Amino acid sequence: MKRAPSSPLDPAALADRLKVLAEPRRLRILNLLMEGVQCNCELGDALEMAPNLISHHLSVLRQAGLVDVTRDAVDARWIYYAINRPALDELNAVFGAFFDAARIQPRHPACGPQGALVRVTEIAIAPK
Amino acid sequence: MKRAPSSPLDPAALADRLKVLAEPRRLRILNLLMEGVQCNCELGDALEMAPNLISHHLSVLRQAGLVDVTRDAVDARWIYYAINRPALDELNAVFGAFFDAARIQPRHPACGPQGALVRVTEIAIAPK
DNA sequence: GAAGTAATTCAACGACGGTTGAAGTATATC
DNA sequence: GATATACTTCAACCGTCGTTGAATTACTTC
Repeated sequence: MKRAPSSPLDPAALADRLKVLAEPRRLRILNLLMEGVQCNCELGDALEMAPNLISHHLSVLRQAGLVDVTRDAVDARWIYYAINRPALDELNAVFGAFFDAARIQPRHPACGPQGALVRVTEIAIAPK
Repeated sequence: MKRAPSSPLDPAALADRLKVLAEPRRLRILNLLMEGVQCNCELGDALEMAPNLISHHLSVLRQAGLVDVTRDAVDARWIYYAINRPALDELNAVFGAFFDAARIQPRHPACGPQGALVRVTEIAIAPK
């Protein structure tokens, strides 16, 4: 049942993470949470969304580990949401590692006329 | 026809950008392009995808400005693809700006029992 | 325990988008 | 000009996922 240890550059794993973020309403929720807003009702007011919709998107964000949930100590009917900062840090790290411009290698086409030229050149330069 | 100038923190605009990236095969293509692979045929071999599928995903990446296209000077049937480095840099900048952990504000619930407490506290501290 | 409130879960709908095979375009070669 | 090659475009299918309204859970108050 163990999955292969996914490298930080694993496209499938990164795509799954980005799917969670590629949604306008979820980004708006994250945006408000980062600004300190917390309860479902206030999110609903600010975003003009039905509470069940907010619940749905919050559960997606929660399953992705990006949002933490806390019940009110006085009245447990109220639930507060907050950004999971370590998850956010890791997200930035993974994203930055994948799309790091320093990873871009110079062109070396392996097929087509230029590929043939390159191969000839490489052989000429490094005949060994 | 001009769209409102979208701030770098505009959720809708960012979601559109992320939708392009939230796709495993497109990430694999980007990955290979960053490693210097260029022609459609080699992408097809490496990813075991039909050429028309690669074409499709490349067009999405091209429309997003992430990939540049060049025809071979000798034999124009061959087309080479390359990462658009400035676009990649801007992508990192926008992503980093939105998900910047420094943007996280301390909690200040505006409703619920804690919200009431906070409001009372704020009034007590700053009665003006 | 009954009623009320905050939030979640469920089931069904509908649209967006990735996939597929076939047709089409552009360019080169014979 | 006919054939071949590299790639793109088209049309159709189908699964996924966001949305919606209703039902349900969890908790508090009367």
